[in-house]
Amino acid sequence: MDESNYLLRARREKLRALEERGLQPYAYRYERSHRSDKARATFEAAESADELGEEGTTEPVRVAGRLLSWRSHGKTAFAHIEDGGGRIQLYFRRNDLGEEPYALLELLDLGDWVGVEGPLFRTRTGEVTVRVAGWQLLSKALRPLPFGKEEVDPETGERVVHSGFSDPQARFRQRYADLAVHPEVREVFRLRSRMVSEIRRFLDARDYLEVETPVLQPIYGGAAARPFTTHHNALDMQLYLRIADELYLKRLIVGGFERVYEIGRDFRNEGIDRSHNPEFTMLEFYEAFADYRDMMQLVEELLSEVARRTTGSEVVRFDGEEIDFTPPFARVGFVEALEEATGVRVLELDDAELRARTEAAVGESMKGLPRGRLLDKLFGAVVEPGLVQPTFVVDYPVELSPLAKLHRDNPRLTERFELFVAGREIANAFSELNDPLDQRQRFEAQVEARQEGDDESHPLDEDYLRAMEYGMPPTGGVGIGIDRLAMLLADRPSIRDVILFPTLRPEEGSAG
RNA sequence: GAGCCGGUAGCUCAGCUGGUAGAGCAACGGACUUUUAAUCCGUAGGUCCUGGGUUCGAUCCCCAGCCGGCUCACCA
Repeated sequence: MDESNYLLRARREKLRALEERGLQPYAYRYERSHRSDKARATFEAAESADELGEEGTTEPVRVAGRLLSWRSHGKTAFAHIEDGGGRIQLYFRRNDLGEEPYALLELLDLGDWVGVEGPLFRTRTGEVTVRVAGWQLLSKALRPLPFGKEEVDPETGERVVHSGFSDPQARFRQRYADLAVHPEVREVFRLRSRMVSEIRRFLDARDYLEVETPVLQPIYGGAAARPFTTHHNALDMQLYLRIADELYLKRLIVGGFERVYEIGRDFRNEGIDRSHNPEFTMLEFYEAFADYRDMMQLVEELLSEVARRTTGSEVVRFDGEEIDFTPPFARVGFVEALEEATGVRVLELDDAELRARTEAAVGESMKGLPRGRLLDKLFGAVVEPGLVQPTFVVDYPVELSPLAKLHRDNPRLTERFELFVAGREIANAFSELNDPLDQRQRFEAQVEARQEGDDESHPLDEDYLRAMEYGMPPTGGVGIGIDRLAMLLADRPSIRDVILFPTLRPEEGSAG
């Protein structure tokens, strides 16, 4: 297969030829003087200061990068390399390089890493270019990258890519190749990284303490989801990969840290689609003495600031819509929104009526689901898709929120909000339940729901209850899905577009 | 999970209700001392996803399976 491939063979032969001529095809280092963008800026500065040499050149620079294109014209050749600063053109001349170094260029391939040295000049067509006086191979590529050909539309100035690397599965599986040939993909992940840095900066500036809590947990909790299970050999016990950070972070509030946050990986053993990956990144933050209204304000500030500092604007384009993160965000009651959408007093419906209405709205059987889950499904079907601009949905029914405090004005509701943007849930938050007796009852109700067939209900966590019994101050807590936020800010339609190595079936059988 | 679409050269794709495959780019050989989708001449490159079936003959038609994408539903 690969070993007999003529493309790979040709490159291995070149590798041998290089070695025979005494060239080291895998260098140890290269002393670079400029990144490509800095080199260009240096030339332009010298040019505008009228400090170019007689031939319109600068002092020699040393740049290095991956070979992207090659246009040979006999005794000259043009090429582009790409480095962390972008692309820069190289101009090779036999008269400049000498017979042997010029002849050796024929052993280069697209994808090779090279370092070059030479003065900068501007070509006839106006492009700042290195006039190569010497070059060095830094790493030989033995496998061709799936480069497309590019041209710049002279009318619009847009970059048009011809053919290229577009098979989604191959791009995710070989993300290294995807990144290597798609600068715009690299930019998505730079944006994601900036976003996370801005979140840390925002919370750190408000005296939040970043902490790390267990990923391997003897009892999972903090969300309604099925966990991954694993086994610890020495302890001979079953462990779960966490589905949420929540219960451990609140233990830290009990311990006296007033403001804590964690940005970490959660794992849920559920389906994969364009908004779900089995492992995903969650931000959770908890603040003592705050309630959910305080947290709503904090979330508004956080998101507007993070949007502005990572994209340059509080108004973000997503899927053709303009999403405006300028505070304050819209607020609607869970029950009010549901009643407005259905025209019924949903809390007055008995179980059978509620089930029938939900089944009609969702279009599938809701057999065995408890009231809370029915309300949630109904809400998902009739309200969520309409929530395009950032909207806080507040005050959820108590059945849905086993970790949230009862609403101070209505005991059937809890002090909880979820933030929806572009029809998706981005954040989930409560006035955290800090009454250990109430918490025990809520857990017991969940256990009952589990016995009735709800396999996503919360298990009872005695240690967490013990922590509550030591006393937890009033606390506001928020969870924000980092991947989904990255999708919004980067305007990417699939969670796989913002996860470097999304979960895939292993590469076997007919795949690849 | 359901529906729709797809799997052909390294990459992107053509391939006519059936006669054992083509293009562009990439590769290889050659020409070319300011090009930029460079250009020009030539060469090579294939488990047509897998397994059955129909047929004289299947990339093409039928069945089953595997894999992927999109839409819908759901867990963040």
